[in-house]
Amino acid sequence: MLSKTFDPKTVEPRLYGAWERSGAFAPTNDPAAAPFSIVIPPPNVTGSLHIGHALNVTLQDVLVRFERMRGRAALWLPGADHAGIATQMVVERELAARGNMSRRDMGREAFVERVWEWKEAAHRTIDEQLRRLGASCDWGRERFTLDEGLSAAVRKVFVALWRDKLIYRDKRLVNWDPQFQTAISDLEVEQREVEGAYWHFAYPLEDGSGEIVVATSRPETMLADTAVAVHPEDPRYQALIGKCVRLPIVGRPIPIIADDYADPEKGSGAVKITPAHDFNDFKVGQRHRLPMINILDPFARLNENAPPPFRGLDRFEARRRVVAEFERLGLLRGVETVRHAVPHGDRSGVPLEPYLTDQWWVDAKALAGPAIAAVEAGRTVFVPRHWEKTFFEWMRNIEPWCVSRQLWWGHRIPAWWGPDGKAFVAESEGEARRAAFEHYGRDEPLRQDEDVLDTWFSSGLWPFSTLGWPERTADLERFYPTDTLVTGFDIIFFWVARMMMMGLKFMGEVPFRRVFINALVRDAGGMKMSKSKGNVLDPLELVDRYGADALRFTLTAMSGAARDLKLSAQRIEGYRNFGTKLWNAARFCQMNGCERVPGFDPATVSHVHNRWIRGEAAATTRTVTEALDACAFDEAAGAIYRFVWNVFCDWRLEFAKPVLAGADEAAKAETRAAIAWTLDVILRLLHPIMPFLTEELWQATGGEGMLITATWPDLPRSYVDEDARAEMALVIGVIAEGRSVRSELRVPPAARPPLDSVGASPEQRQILEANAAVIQQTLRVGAIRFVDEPEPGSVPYLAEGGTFALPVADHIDIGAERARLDKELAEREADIERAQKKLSNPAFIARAPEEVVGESRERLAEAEDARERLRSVRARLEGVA
RNA sequence: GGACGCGUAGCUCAGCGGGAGAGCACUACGUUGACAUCGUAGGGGUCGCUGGUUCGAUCCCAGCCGCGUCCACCA
Repeated sequence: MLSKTFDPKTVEPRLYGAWERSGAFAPTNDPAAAPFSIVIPPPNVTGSLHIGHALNVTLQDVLVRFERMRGRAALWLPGADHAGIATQMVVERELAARGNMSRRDMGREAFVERVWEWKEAAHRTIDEQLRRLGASCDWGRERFTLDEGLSAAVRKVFVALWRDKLIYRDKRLVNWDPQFQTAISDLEVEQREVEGAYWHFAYPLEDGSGEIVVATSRPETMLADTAVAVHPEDPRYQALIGKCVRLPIVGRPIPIIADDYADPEKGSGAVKITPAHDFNDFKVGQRHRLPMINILDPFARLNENAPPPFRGLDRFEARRRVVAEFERLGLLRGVETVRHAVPHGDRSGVPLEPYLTDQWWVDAKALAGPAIAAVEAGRTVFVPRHWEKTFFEWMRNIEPWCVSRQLWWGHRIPAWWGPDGKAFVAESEGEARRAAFEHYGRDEPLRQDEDVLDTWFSSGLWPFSTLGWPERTADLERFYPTDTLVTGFDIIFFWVARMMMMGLKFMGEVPFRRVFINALVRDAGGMKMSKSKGNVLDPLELVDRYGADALRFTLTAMSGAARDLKLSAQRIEGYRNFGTKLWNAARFCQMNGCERVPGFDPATVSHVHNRWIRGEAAATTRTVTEALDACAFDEAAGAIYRFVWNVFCDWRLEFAKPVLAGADEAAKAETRAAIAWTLDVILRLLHPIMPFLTEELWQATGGEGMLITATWPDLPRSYVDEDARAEMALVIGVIAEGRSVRSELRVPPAARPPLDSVGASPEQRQILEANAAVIQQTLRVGAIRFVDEPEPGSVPYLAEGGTFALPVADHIDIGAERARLDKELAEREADIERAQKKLSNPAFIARAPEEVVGESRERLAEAEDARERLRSVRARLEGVA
């Protein structure tokens, strides 16, 4: 006997263990099974999973369980990302918090060792969380971006790109993070609005004939100015082009140059040029072959290229001193405060500096071409489709990708430097040595590049590196390209785009056929969840409180949200209740002997309730299957929800009660078998979304084997029986409308008046007689009588083309009844008026499609018929009163 | 400045050319019933605004207003 409620706490770990031990998570080896694969977006090993992961993981699991049940060799490959800068930061912070040695004091090897320890623990936590959510991924194939195989793949890709000249070394400005002392890519830059100022400085002309005023928000950079630019056609400055100014404080003469970059509209129209510390100025500097003076060290302190009093100062301190100096010199021409966007490191949160360094670059433009073409050709499709625009927008304007990072945690760049500064890029040190020997004619000492690669470099290989590439493994053959990638829009550039480029370059084929972009989970008020706001919903806490199934169903049902999924505990509670509802329905089945009958064939049922529910089950199955096929997860969840609650529980089980209490043994047997069969279909359809509860019920109801590997329902269209549908529409209609009348007129629930069917057709009479018991019980009425006219004092109502009446004169209030009828009459009048207006428009008759015109006529006829019936009963009511 | 998206019931959203929908919330009634984690019923919206196309617009087009996100921008 099933317990009164489902207890996730005890059931979930037990079932997960059973699934895992059974080997159900691994794809079947059956060669006839078509492959289906998903690679998990590898979570960062920085900590634990948040609610966004829970959504992402749930949707992937829904797909994998669905496809597995459909008989495909379904692989969901799990793993984690080393998340270079993020993880290094977390570990450094932890070291500092515990008062340990800093990274630099520890040294590279010891520090990296320490990060590995952290990684192990974090990775275990993440895997445990995935298990708690019910993720049916194949643990035997789990990968990590820094594991040996993936590291080999990274080296191979790096070397290949180098040989193809798609990776190169270049000295140019990068976004430099002074907190971490590393370069970062454009994508890791976050613009933040901050209070700032523009200082207007006067630069005296060298010949003493005057001055030129420039403005800057970063005064300290003037120490590295190597020119002042004006627009070539700016009449104010024609005479000055070619002259020099003497740079205050520094004393260096710098030229006044003409360049289009100077905008006469802005400020004074003259702009200081600092090629080593500004991206725009860098380009101007290149055009005019200006010297590039770098005045910063990696910590953004001023270096020896700055005048002695400024050396060693922090950039912000230097800023103050420069301003003070201009003031002292009488060259400060004004200050205006402004709010402007300043680039910050997305991880460190400190203002970045454009910084001149040697870095490794990927020619992203060259790799982007095939990726753009693949999406254009529909070889990879985004769901929802509009995200393709975002993808194209970025890919068509892509800039070179800086892939080197001055960090310790990551893939060390496979390049070795010779004594003369020549780089030997190779997959191993041995290979590099051989190349160096060939080059130098003798052994020379080589030093491996200190830098590591951007984390996204290895993530970009994820769909094929995890399947064994560069080996031509069976998995790679079978599961690449993967089918669906489920991920958030925030990493379309970081990750999806990189995988597209790398997959096409190295596999010659797209990495996935479909990209499903899931919403961003926010709190009930639409705010981003963050620890500081205290509005974070921890997935594990929610699983503890409501069970994994409730959380999964909630996330699935709400996944249709375009961008923001506003989650609240209340919603989860609601869907937890849905699980309980199904649980109790199963208890009802169990208590009433609705057990699976071996060999039961739904096609052979004869009772109308069973022919009807069979068709409803088939229709729901089709809806759910099509929805999951299209990644319309919310629609799938909604269809099952409605079928379970509003069809199966509300009607089918209610209808079973009188039958099961009756004496017709054949009807009882068929009803039991059909209900058990329907429950079986429900469990299968719901399993991908609520795996634990359905598996538990499956086993409790004697399902064969485990539900996780049961087959997906495939019910023929012929299961839908239109006659049964029509019959049940009348039965449900007479009950639902009758209930409404009872409720509005406040007929006491305990009253059991007779039900009069007024002027029923022979067909209607036959249906009503056949369903008398269910109508009597469900509508709480006594005898069903067939009459030609409603008796005086009875309350009439319409349902599905039939007229009914409840003789409840003793209970009702004539006024309330009059109001009810008038309200309904008014509704019908409005219908009639609307239809008549439409039909009297000749243009409508002439131009609208025939079906639409016919439909309007039908509607008018129905409304008129209803009006007549209502009028007649209204008149009768007045007679009573 | 560029791009994308969104304004429909109190809330979250679906509908996207022919009678305004769902879930939740709310109100009333109901408990020897599989289920109060429940049942039954009910109230609630000139579908952001203004034009246009059309026989017909919540739906298509244009403009406007409001909101959000991403990209660019530190003279």
